[in-house]
Amino acid sequence: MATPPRSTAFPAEQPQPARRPGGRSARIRAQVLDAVRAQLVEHGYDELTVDAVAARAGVHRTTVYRRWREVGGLLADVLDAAADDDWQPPDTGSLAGDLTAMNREVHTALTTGPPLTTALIAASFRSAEAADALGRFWEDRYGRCEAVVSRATRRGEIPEHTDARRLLIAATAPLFHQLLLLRTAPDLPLAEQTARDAASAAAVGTYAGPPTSSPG
Amino acid sequence: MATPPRSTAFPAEQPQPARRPGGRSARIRAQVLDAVRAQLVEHGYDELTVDAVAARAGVHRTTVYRRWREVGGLLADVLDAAADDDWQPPDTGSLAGDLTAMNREVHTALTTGPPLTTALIAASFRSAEAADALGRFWEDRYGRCEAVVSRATRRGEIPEHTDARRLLIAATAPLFHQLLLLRTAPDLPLAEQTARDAASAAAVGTYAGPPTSSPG
DNA sequence: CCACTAGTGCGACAATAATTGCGTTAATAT
DNA sequence: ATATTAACGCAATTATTGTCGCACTAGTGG
Repeated sequence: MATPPRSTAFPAEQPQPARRPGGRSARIRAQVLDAVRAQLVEHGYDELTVDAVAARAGVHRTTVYRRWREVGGLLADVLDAAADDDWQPPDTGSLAGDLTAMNREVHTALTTGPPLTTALIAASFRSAEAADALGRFWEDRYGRCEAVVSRATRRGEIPEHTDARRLLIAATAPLFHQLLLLRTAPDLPLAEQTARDAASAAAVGTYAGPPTSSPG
Repeated sequence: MATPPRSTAFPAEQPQPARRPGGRSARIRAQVLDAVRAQLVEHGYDELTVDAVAARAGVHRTTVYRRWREVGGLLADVLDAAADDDWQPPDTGSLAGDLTAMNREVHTALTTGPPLTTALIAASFRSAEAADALGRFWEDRYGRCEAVVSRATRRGEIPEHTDARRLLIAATAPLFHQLLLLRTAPDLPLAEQTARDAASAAAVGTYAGPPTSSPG
């Protein structure tokens, strides 16, 4: 499982027809993905059609259809490309500070500027390919964020065997929930509050230890 | 603000041309909404096209386009129709029990049977009308669930001025997050765990009192 | 019962989205 | 260099989606 294939844009190779990822293919892929991002930024998800992307990339429609099949495939590829950046979770010196900073980032990403994240999520509901890519993306991000929890453990802010993933999700999920599902007005203080709630709950051992058995 | 108009299917009336919600219109609306639900159950959101719904309802395409405009409008109407049921939150005798039961319901709705809820959420990303309807729906549901918190307060399980909405969201959001955004495998124990985590956090006063000021 | 008209059915039409066949370009191997 | 062929560009074609005008049906009020 070392270095999985970067992109799912190329369908599973059965007869293995000797790929050719040399100059042109890679160049066109970059052009198209750039066009997707630009189109998303300027016109939103609704106007993210194959035609518009192709025109913007200076590439023929047919090429896009053949390589990515549909809009969902395009976004999936964008997501996979975004997975190999150098993002690192904040390191403020305290658990509450780190989680708060994280939620501020999320809040910004979801409310200001181009709705890129929102568009990717929207696409994930319509394209299995995009959904898988989004799953991989989250997995990657939450994986990196576990460093926040281990640092807090080292500092003695929270119990030894705190479940990192459980804590991280408790801290961030309410924010996503409010902004994406409940569609309440963006509220930065609330985002910070959520983070602090999770931090203080973790401090008293809420997310520590193995799952206890169900009561009823 | 007593008894808002049941449906948003009819656009805001300016010249007020004397509505006629008598026999036929109501009958057709019922046929179409039934068709939407049935189509959703059998073929999912992808195949929920205006054409398919119209054909299934035994109604002409034009009629659907004229009354609901787009698929989002159809789903918005379905949502509004669902808002006036008699659903009540569970009452098991304990906060943890109630929240756990709630999450079990959510888990069932999101993983088994027709992806109706998922489809509605998917639609909310593409149609402002559906998004608004979904917002109203959640507001209604979380409003009803506040009874769970007030009962727990009366029983002395949690502090007096616990923020009901904050607690409820902390209990349910992680489940939605995992199933809809992270796309992890359905996991009922995890759903129950989440509820217990929120309950125990609330018991030690995590969600009590006014929001504390931000640290950094 | 009759007059009025909101709402529906129908078919033709326009716009957009997606597919296909074929010639051309350019990445690879020799 | 040269041969091979993956990947692309292009134009024509088909499928899908949404709109419009007109005739007709059936609630509604008198």
